[in-house]
Amino acid sequence: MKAGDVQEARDTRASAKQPSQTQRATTVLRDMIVSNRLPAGASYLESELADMLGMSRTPVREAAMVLEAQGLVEVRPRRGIRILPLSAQDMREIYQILTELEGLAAEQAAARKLTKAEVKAVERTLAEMEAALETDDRESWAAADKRFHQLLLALSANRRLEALVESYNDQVHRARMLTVRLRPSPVKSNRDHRALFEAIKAGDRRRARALHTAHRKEAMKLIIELLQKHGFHQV
Amino acid sequence: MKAGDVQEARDTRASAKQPSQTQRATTVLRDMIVSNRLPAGASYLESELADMLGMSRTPVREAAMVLEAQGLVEVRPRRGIRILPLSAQDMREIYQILTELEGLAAEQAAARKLTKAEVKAVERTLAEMEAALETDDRESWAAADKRFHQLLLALSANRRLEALVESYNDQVHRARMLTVRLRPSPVKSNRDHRALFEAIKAGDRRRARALHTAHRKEAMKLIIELLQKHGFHQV
DNA sequence: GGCTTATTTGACGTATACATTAAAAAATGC
DNA sequence: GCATTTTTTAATGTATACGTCAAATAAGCC
Repeated sequence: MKAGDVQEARDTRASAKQPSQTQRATTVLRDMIVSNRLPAGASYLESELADMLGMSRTPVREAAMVLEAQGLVEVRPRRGIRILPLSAQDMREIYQILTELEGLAAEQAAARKLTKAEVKAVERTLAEMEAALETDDRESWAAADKRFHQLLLALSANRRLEALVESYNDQVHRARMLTVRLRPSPVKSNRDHRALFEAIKAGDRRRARALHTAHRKEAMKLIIELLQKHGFHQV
Repeated sequence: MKAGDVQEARDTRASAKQPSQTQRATTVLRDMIVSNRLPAGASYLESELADMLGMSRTPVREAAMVLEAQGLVEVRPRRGIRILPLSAQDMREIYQILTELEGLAAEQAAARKLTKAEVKAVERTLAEMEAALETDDRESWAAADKRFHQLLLALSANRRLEALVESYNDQVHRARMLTVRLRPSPVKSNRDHRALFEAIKAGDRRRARALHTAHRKEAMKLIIELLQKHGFHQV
């Protein structure tokens, strides 16, 4: 994701007009949190954030309520708004949920008849991942990987599921970015993706779910190991 | 849940001191929504709700942000805060997610060694459900059923999972209450619960998950059928 | 010096003021 | 009458004022 995408990032949905200060605060702060520009564990007074964003405290407070509901921050009266760090246990909790929900999404995707356009979009992303692997461009690979999983979710035809997974992904985004460079070459990941997509195209719900679940469980194991090995007890 | 429980309902967690107006607005409004005292589909101006709760617009707006994030309302500038109605499709989406998450919870519960106190608490709830069935007291049965599923969730040792399921349960609470009286005697439900708990105690993760998933899928099917049969296209 | 109590500070919670602007109502033209 | 434009209304978004109260500091005591 490039820098300029910040404001427009999630404005695909409603309110494409003039975003309110509250919306701006919500998206900008969220983006700063998941990209680690507001480091985990740090606290900020409402007035600090307000100054930082060039607005009054009111919209910052409203944004804080939303981000707290999403599990990204904790509002502690008189001690500031705290960017929640993630412990290994937090990671496990979140990944358990993500594994589950994405497994469901894969199954639902397999239950549908995909359109040509959908198939093509996914194939393109798979190709991008393979290209990135060739040149060992981890950032591009991670971006394409993210896109692949997003496309898959969209195929589930369950809007709430999409939104929920996106929200939980935000929470572990920091940790994922940290380990992108640390992990071994994701050759197997690419094979997994191909196999998964084949199962979906074939309409094999059971297999699609199983493959996705196994894929995510491995990813979780790897990421937690990497974080511990490199001494990140909190992220 | 009795009337007086409103304010204390969720204050098991932090802030047990003086709840702020924002917290009060959030819990009271949530409670009024899930109990249908603010009917689905209706819209209220910020000032109406503020008057209703005896406070200014500020805390009402903050509560609205939280409830919107939870999927209970939609904030439409100049058209008021709208209590979101649920279509059959919405119900399906939510139940799919719930089925999935509770299945995971059951599996996780089975993966643990339960304490004597935990076992006892669940057994008591099962007994309550059976007693309620004897006297055909649907409200008590529903309350005990809810408690049973809450206890189960607590056994999952995943706080986020607990909170998430609670949040999605809120969304379908209205519909569930509507069908409590319409559905046939829940004899099978009670048998299901017993079997599920046996699987958990036995540590049979696979079976615990399968039983719970099957149980919820049937419940979803039944509730959607009942709603359609009785002409509730929206709840 | 270490510990308790008084004082001060300033962050927050809430109400309120006010400009903006969408929606509703009224006026105009055909 | 009906459609279009103008005017009016009022709900919202945001800033700000201000009282309250927790935390930090200073003062007092042994």
